[in-house]
Amino acid sequence: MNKERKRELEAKGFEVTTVADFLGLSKHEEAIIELRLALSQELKKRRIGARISQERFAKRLETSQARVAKMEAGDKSVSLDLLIRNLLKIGVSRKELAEIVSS
Amino acid sequence: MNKERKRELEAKGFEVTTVADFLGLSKHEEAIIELRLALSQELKKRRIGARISQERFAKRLETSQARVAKMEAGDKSVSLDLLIRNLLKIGVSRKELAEIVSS
DNA sequence: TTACTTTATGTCAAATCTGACATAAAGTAA
DNA sequence: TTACTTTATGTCAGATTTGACATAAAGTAA
Repeated sequence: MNKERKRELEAKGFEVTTVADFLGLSKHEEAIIELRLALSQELKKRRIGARISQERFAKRLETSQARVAKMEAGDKSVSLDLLIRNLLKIGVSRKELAEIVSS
Repeated sequence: MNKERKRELEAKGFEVTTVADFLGLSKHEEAIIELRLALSQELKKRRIGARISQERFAKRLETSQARVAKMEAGDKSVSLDLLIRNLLKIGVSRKELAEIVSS
């Protein structure tokens, strides 16, 4: 959001803030959430790239369709661990993983 | 180990293999272990660099000295999550984190 | 519309993780 | 040696994560 728009909204009585600020997240908590998002999006990107359903992807990862959906959604019940493990499982290299992490 | 040494040992009846092979780890399981090791070593490096004890470091990370010791040792009870969260907590950037991941 | 496929969401038991504690082990200095 | 500091290890209760299931919701094609 640009500064002008921010001024406009504030003039109308809206308090303009970031999601992180709104939720009262610290910088590093924010970084974790962003990281999880980046990883989950990559996982989805890879599945879509392979043109397979969550069901088939789940088989490949030895888990359930529901869990795949949650991973791709960056659900709270999904750890960085799970995302990283599964990315490595489908053949993402550490170098590629690093790319995602720094994204 | 060089090929000559490997031949020597095999000639003596030793089966030469890697730790990962010995334990029957798949490539991606191996990658996870290496990744955990890289992250834990970085955490230790940072603490040592700051010249503080595990006790003080634990305070900073809001955990116990025992947990710090386990993190630095890459103990099985420590997840990638915990390592990553704590690295971010002490101020490691995503870019720096990526460096560690690709190491 | 129906029938079918795919994806999302809620729940839960079992597995895993984590902080905390005790205590052992190792290191340091006198 | 003793006294002290630091680090390592074992245990465990409480918290979190995960695979699995059911089912809802959304998308697709006829």
